[in-house]
Amino acid sequence: MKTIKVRVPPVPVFIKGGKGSFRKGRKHLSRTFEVFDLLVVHKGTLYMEEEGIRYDVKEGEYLLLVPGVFHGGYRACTEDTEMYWVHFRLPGSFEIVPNCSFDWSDILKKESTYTEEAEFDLILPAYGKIKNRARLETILARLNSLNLSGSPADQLMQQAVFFESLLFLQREAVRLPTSAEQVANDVVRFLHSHYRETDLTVERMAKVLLYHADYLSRCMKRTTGLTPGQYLNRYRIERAKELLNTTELDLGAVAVEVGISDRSYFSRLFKKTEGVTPTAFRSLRIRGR
DNA sequence: TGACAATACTTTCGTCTCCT
DNA sequence: AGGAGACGAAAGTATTGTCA
Repeated sequence: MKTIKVRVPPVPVFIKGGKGSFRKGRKHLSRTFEVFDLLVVHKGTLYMEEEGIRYDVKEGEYLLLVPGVFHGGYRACTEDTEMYWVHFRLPGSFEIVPNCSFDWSDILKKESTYTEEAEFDLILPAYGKIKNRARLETILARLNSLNLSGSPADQLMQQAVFFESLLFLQREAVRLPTSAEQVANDVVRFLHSHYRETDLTVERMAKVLLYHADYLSRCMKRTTGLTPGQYLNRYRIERAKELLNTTELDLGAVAVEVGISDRSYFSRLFKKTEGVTPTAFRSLRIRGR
């Protein structure tokens, strides 16, 4: 199963949508579309095929068809079938990735500044069962009802309602992190951007993140299995390995570069983590060339 | 989510040995 | 000789367990 991943903004653009039906014995036409086609089955089953993969899209399920790929019904409906359909396009490029577990820390790609917008990944599994079906159908019914109005304001509103439907699908697909996971994500982000600082302490991190230091450690341990200190050490050693591999910096400089001021301690920590000393690690690289 | 005490772990420092 | 690593002791800091 695949997932469509697209960087936003710019946001996807609604083209046309509505509610359609196939009588028993009819099937979806076969074609190659140049836009995305979202099908949400309200009643019955749609027997669809895309790139040789068959999907029996049942009541309360959806299928997202990708542009440039041949799709169509592989079999006639066995009962009267109703569905919502939405055609849209993406202003930028998109990626197709295998289905795996995403959480909200995967979504935010760049924090906003005072002059630049934040960037996000919109993650949409191509096929799935809708958990809160009533909510999605309410959104799609509204999208459909706006077709009846000819006013430009309502047509513009359709863009917002359409985007809400995509966000809904994303929200269903992406697991909500527990509060501990959210805190642990903050800690990881903080450690990644401050690991070079030799005076980095959990206390200082706690002051910045506005949580009690005990709580930060607990959340990290529960989520990653490592305390902030253990995580930091592993991250520092990983960065040190990169430096040993790609630069000619002496060990003291590498240690300082990853936030460890004591060369001796750095060597011991490296040996403990990697099983070899930094010098041996570097010589392995040289011999490997 | 915070506070606290006990415990565990990390870091620093000084010194020594080994290797090139 | 100088760089790199090992080791022990002490100090500092983080974690854990428990309670609220």
